[in-house]
Amino acid sequence: MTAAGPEPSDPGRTDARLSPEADRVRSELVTRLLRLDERSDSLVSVIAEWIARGIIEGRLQPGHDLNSVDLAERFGTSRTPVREALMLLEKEGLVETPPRRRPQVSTLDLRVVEEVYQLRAELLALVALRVAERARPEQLAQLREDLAAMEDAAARRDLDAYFWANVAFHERAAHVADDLTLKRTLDSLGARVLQLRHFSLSLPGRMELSLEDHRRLVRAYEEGDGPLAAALSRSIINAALQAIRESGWTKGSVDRRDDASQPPAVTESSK
Amino acid sequence: MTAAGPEPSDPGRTDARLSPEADRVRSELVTRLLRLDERSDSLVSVIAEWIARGIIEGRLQPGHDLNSVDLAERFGTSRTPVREALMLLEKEGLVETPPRRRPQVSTLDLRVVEEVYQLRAELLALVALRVAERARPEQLAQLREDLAAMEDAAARRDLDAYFWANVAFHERAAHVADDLTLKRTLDSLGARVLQLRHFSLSLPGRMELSLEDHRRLVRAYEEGDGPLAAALSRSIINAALQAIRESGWTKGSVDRRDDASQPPAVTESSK
DNA sequence: CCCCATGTTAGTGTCGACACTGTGCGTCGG
DNA sequence: CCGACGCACAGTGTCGACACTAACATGGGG
Repeated sequence: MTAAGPEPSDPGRTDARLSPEADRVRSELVTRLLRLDERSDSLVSVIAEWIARGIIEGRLQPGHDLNSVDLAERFGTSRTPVREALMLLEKEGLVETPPRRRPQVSTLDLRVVEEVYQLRAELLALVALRVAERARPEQLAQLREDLAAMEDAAARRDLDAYFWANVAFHERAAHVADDLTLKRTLDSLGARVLQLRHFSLSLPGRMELSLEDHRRLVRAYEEGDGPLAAALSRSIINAALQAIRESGWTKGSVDRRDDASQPPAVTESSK
Repeated sequence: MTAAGPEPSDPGRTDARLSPEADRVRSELVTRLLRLDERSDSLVSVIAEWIARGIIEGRLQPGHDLNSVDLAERFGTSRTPVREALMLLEKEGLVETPPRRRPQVSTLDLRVVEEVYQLRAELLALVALRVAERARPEQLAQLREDLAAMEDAAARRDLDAYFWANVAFHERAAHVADDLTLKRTLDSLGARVLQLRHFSLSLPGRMELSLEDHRRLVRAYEEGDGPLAAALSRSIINAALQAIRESGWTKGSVDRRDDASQPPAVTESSK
């Protein structure tokens, strides 16, 4: 409540048992997903990324209060960069800011979830089509690598690792499709439901099915079978959506790990 | 240069010969396209909308300097709301803000234009599909009304009026499709190239062709022929894109009317 | 004459302050 | 005992100020 002062240097920022390397990779993924790299000012980026990860990883639940003064204190900055970060996240749909009220973590209702998933299905189909038709050999190799990471994580039954590997895989595919607009649109949609994507993978059997689908997808890429790849992509998304539907998902039932661990103070860092 | 004070009340804000009613309607369209209504604070909205319209209507050319202190002076506010407005527009792709440099009006290069148009073609096809399949009679009537406005404008050879009527038509269709996510995605993409959409309609013969296509599209809607409506939508966009390509469009060749007329001072208004 | 260093200036990013508004609580009247 | 009213607090939106940086102009050296 008082002035933050020098924060405890590295308070198990996310999962205690997470290699710094993996943590860094995930940060970068989030950063790219939110296009934070374009904006140079590190303050805003750091703050936005921290909040975004909090939301995605379930540390910050839908409806959670995000008042700028608290956050500013936490980060040891003024409210200005915090407000910018919140605006940014609002545009991405992660945060809602009612008129003169406190910003809060967006509440996903099933309806928009369905919309987002369906739209993502279409867009991913477009991506798949292009990847299958235009991917160069070394790009296919990269995709195989990403798939390998997924295999690896699945073998270890490491949900988090699998989840992020999956995100990276799609990120790669979108990149290979070589259409920045499409990629950004997809990233933006995807970011909104990242939390749910994580959740859906946690449902029993989903990880295995997902892995299988992605294996097949890569094969379709390698065979240059665009229509198949597109159909598979649609199916992957639809399966995830169906799983969510059947799980009786509501905004409350997402996995919660509610240590609201301390964010990194940016006072001296990031120079 | 000095404090703004009470600005000359209504300095031919856009086109001198434009009914206040039409002006208001266009403002509202822009506002909705940019989802400014969600954000209540009128300062930011007013500023963002003014800049956006400036860009769309060609008053502010790509590359045009948008430094916050000038704008703040113009609007008689501090820089804070201006900066917010600029951030907002940056997210919409209308403005670019290099790290520590001045923000400027985004430069469209042909590549992203192609990407945006192609993506829009796909999304509009989705919209068309749903409209054709699900539109209720009174919604069809509304679409017919919007089409009538286009007919009317075309008959008067009023490019601006036709352009905005067209925007309104698509807005309506997206609304009827009843998919908020899709609509927003489409709006966001559309906003980026509004300037170009205007330009492409100004090319010889384009307005007539566009009108014809839209007439046919509405008929497809009425006949409930989804696939046809989708195909027509794609065609409409592709034709526009093709026209732009053939016009040898480059960032310079957009129609310019470079009176940088005074924005409305918001000092006392908007209470 | 051109190129590089230096000083100047304009503009950004950030801060702390202030007024206004929404929220929750206590109080008062029924 | 319950509900309306009003008050105090919390938090937002906005402002003006400040340090720092990029761009530009100026002058000196090659």
